[in-house]
Amino acid sequence: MSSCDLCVVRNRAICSALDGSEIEALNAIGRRRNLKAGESLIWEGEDSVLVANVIEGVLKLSTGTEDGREQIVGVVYPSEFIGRPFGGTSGHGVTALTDARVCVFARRDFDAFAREHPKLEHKLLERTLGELDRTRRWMLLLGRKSASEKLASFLLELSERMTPVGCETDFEEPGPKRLELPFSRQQIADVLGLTIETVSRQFTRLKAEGVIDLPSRREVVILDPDALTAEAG
Amino acid sequence: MSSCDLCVVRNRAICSALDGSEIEALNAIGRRRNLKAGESLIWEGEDSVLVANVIEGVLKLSTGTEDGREQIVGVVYPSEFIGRPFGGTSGHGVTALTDARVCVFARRDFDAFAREHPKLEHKLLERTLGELDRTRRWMLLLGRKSASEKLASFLLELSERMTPVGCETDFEEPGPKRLELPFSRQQIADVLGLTIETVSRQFTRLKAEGVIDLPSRREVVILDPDALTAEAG
DNA sequence: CGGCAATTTGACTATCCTCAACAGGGGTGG
DNA sequence: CCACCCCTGTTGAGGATAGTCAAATTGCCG
Repeated sequence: MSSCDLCVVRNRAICSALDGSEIEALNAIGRRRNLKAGESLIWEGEDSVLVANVIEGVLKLSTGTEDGREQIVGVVYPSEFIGRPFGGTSGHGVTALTDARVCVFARRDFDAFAREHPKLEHKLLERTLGELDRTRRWMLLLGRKSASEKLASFLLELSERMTPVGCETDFEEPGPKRLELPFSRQQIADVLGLTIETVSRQFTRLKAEGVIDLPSRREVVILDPDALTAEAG
Repeated sequence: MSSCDLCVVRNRAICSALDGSEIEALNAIGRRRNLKAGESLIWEGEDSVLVANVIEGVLKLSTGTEDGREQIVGVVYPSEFIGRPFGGTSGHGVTALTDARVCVFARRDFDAFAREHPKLEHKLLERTLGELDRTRRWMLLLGRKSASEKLASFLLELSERMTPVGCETDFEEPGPKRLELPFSRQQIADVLGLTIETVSRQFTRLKAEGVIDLPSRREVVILDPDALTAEAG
């Protein structure tokens, strides 16, 4: 029996494009791997040798300048795909933000498999198009939004993406929403193109205004989603 | 005879994945269209109804906030692909920066055709992955670079992309390089996440330092590419 | 209870934005 | 053919937002 049968993301990952025997074949060329928080799977600028599906945990995609400035260019959640198929070098590093479990493939093996399975390539294309849309929307935030708009937008997007779609309740209950942050303040700054001090000040201000609560450094409670939406610009 | 046989981007566009009879079939569902500079092909937020290949000219992809701030999220050159296949709404508008000629398809027709031609989908996937890489690199610029680094990076990228690869000379001659800008100052500002005044001041400064020359508003001559690279961060 | 790292807060500064006036140059009409 | 006009771009002055540097605080872990 393939370990995929028990996989919690089996029906949401790109694997969902495949039937039983195909899954079996894909499983044969992949393997599970556990990552500790802070551990990297792929480094910026190296040849693309690995691709992977995220089973559990949150990872960041990041790139930086020579003098040490960093920008997080993407955040990857369970069931999402990591890596650069079809040649080239990886333009960004991939690092676990939390402990994580991934299903990795040698890129050459994955490429060959994908080319023989158009349904898989189609799924990957749909994902990639969606990711491109999301990334472009983020450019508006980076290029044109103020610090307060940036943090508000960040918290709203996080609250959407941390809740997998169709998870039990179809309708959103209006009460306060608790979020576990997979990011340090520095990492939030690196997502938003700000400094850690500015991020901290914006958190403090939102809390003072009663829009959010901060029970601990790694938790946020959204008390007033409408106010947050208004702040997001 | 299909009009594709005479198409100048026939061998560089995604069409290059197809053989003669397939091209014929694709041609049957598409049509040429001319755009004047400033004319829009797709509007932000509308249902995705069109996709297209660019034959000639330069187009921008842009999105904005409710209060009128704009961010250009992509620039499209000849042989490149436009639009959002496989459902959803278009997250950004598409507008011609110069007079342009495109080869348009109804999205539904294109989707159906693509699903029956895995080679085409594969080509589209490679393109989309490349575009995602480029877009993510641009996020570093938007989030972390200073105004002077932004403009220098912009001019360098422009000089690369305005010169199609393998165009006559394989090696780069070291002399000054002349660029025709398909952008107004405002559009450059919208690409870089700056104001028009800041862009103008940076141009003036680069000219004063002898790094570039500005024969007219729509022309730039790169006098010292190394200095520009150094400025780009 | 101490030690250490992450975060917050404070004071000051720099970069970039805003508002305003001016300049240039391409096209039109006299 | 020249003068004028309008749009785009440039320049200038002043201000605001976010960055920098430094110190205080928190809270986590042994």
